[in-house]
Amino acid sequence: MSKYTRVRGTQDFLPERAELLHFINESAVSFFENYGYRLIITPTFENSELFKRSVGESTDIIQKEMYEFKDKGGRDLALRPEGTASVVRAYIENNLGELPKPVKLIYVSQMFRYERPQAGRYREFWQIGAEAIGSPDPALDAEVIELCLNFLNSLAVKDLKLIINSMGCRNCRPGYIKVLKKFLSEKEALFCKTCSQRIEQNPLRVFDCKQKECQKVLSEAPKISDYICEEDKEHFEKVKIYLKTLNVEFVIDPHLVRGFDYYTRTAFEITLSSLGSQDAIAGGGRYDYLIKDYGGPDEPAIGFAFGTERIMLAFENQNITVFTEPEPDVFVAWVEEAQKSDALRISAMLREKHLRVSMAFDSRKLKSQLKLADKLNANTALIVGEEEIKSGKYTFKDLESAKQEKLTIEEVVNKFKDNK
RNA sequence: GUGGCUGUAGUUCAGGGGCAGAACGCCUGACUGUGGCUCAGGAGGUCGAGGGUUCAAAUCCCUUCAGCCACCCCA
Repeated sequence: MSKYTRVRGTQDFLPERAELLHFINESAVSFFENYGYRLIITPTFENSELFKRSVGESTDIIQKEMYEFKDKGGRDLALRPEGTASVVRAYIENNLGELPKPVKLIYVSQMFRYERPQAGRYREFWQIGAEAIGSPDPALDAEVIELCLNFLNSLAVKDLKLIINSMGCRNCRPGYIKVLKKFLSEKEALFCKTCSQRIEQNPLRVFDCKQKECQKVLSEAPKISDYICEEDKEHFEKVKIYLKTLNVEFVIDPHLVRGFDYYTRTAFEITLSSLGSQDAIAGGGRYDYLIKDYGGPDEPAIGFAFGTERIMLAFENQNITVFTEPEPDVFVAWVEEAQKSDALRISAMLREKHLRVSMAFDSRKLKSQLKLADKLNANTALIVGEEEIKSGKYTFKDLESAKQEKLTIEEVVNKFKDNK
């Protein structure tokens, strides 16, 4: 083996998987177009500060996982760990607020996080994300959630579970956090180590703990739904009603807390238990203050992202295959080296007529060339020998029926006219 | 970042101190210019990498890298 190997947590997408990735990405763009989304492409790296502001200084993503570096001009840069910050930055910088609201954008790109790799978790990974900016309407929340779920359904991904919650806004969440903190502090002794650390730093995250003892205590914890303000409550109620209108099944999970600081109000997550411990296939929510925080207009927004490799994993687990290897229409074989240039020329002629053509290279006997044609699953073979060159009629062999006839190039092309 | 399992041919894997193996795949041949099936032959390995113990290491020990699993985190 060469000393050069993949960097940990990165992947080579070999043709089959590369085509699957491409297929999912392309499908998403056209599917989302039906909902009014347009593609946006932003840079792979940004100023580190951009992400620190949005994702939150205290989060693991910023503290431990971001790929940060200085460029030769001394700029502090970071490979993007998520997509929303860049889209919002681009929205403000290019005055996209001038467009009719909500402005709907989709992105399809790699993200980078320095995490311990696992199935469905890579250091460079793909996300398909969508952002709808400029409307607080709960109907938009419902449309976005339905889009997210419906896209996965369109790909025939099964056994999905949608969980939703409202995280409150800046007016009511602090009050809830206070109450929660008080409750947690009183029971601190009952929690595991990580949980008791979180009580001070980020009490909402205690809900993420999977330890049974912690969950037991948490079942008695104050629920955010009892503390969110009237406006948020009303908003969330409407989201639920609209989701029902759309026949979207959901589970309300009062413990669902998204990992980024910028989320407000509606939060949701789609999970697929067959994926193992990395079971979140999509996640998102509202971020009503982020645009203003970045110095843009005061516009609420909602968005989400898919983990594309996780969609691919679901495909593989369900044995969904999307592609068969492309079969050559014609395999051009030559008898002797002398006819190789004719074979090359004829291949080009056939391709000009939009046929899929492969030919034999290297010193191979006719026999081994046909063997190759068979392996490539070619439908037909065109044999180019001395005789054929002289007469202008080539041996055209149907590789399935093994029948062969002598045809001119034009006649060969006509053979494929019906199916093209 | 923590703990566990795994790493042998292109692939899937056997072998667990004494000659590096199987299946599939790949290449060649079975007389003239014809594939699939069959038969015969062949190529292909620093046993993930580095060090140590031993007369002798794929095998035991240490380190390291990578993959997977759980934690963590999240998509």
